[in-house]
Amino acid sequence: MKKKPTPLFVRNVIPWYLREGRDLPWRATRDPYAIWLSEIILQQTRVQQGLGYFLKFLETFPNVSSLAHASEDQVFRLWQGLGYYSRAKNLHKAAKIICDQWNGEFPKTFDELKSLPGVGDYTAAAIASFAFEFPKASIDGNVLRWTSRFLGSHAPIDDPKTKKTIQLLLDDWIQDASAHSFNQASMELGAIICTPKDPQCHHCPLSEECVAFQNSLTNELPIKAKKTKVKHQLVTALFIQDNQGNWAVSKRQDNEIWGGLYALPLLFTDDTSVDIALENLLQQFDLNAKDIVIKHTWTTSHLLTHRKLQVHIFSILLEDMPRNTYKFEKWIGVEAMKNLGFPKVFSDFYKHKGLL
DNA sequence: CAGACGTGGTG
DNA sequence: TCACCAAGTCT
Repeated sequence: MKKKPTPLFVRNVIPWYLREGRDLPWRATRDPYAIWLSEIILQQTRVQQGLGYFLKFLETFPNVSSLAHASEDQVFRLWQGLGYYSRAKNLHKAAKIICDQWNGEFPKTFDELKSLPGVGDYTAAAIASFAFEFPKASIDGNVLRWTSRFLGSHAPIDDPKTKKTIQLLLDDWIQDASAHSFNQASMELGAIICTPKDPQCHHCPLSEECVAFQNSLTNELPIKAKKTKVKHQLVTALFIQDNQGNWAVSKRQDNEIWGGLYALPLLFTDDTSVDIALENLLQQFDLNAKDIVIKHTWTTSHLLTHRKLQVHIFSILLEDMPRNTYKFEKWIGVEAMKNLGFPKVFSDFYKHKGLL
């Protein structure tokens, strides 16, 4: 009977991580709530950007119960500026589920964790391993990158089949280690050494067996099949104030961009002119272009991952008309605004107007 | 399952 | 300026 050799990753990378890994607040705890919170915040988000939000959330909501009892608006407000707002929605939803259906106690297995909204393969493995030493490899962008290079694999990392292959391999390797250390080390390697550009191969604890390094392929790998292309869109919005300075806003729906946040009444268009868009927008609210006064137009451009938005905001004065004539969802002023979440493009606008 | 979903940093 | 990317999930 031959004994299976310990993988190089376990022999070299985990000691490297324990020696040189960054001190991050969620690494010092085994509290599943804090770990879950950090993992949701860090989805598609850099540590630098997420860190402040993590501390803010933990201070405001120190445990799952306090989060579950908060209002949704409060959660969105705290999430404001972080992006991917469905995460905030699901965070709040999951907190309620944990309180109501799990008696406030976190589920401990991969499958149970994955049943929570906002918790997919990666996050379920992360929470299970970090909080409970459950032996499941967490596969994120970092892990796909270093494994692709280490194995010299040309399989596209944005293909779900590739992810499954890596999952099987690392689920095997993780058996020989602390699941917590294994997964932290795995992601840290991708974040610090095996970076997308200019990887630090001469400091890499895997270089002796890395196919990409041995064959000078680190610039070619990993391969991505999908190409990103930017779509140009026009955003036309109304800043409608009444004679007391309050303005109309509405809550964005879950299935659209900025879902859960508040925004000015607006219209997305692809190929229309600003004039036509404005006309259509006014019509939506039974406003006649002849009856209104446009005081000012604010224009900016806003870059998203797959979209470039040209934004036009028309400041409109309603003269002597009772505002409840109009079917806007909500009217707010400077004070009420402080408790609601707004997309970046509108907080930029509010700053410009001196309202923020 | 391809496409949608944000914001900020980098070369 | 701009493509690419960051501790992914949902539909």
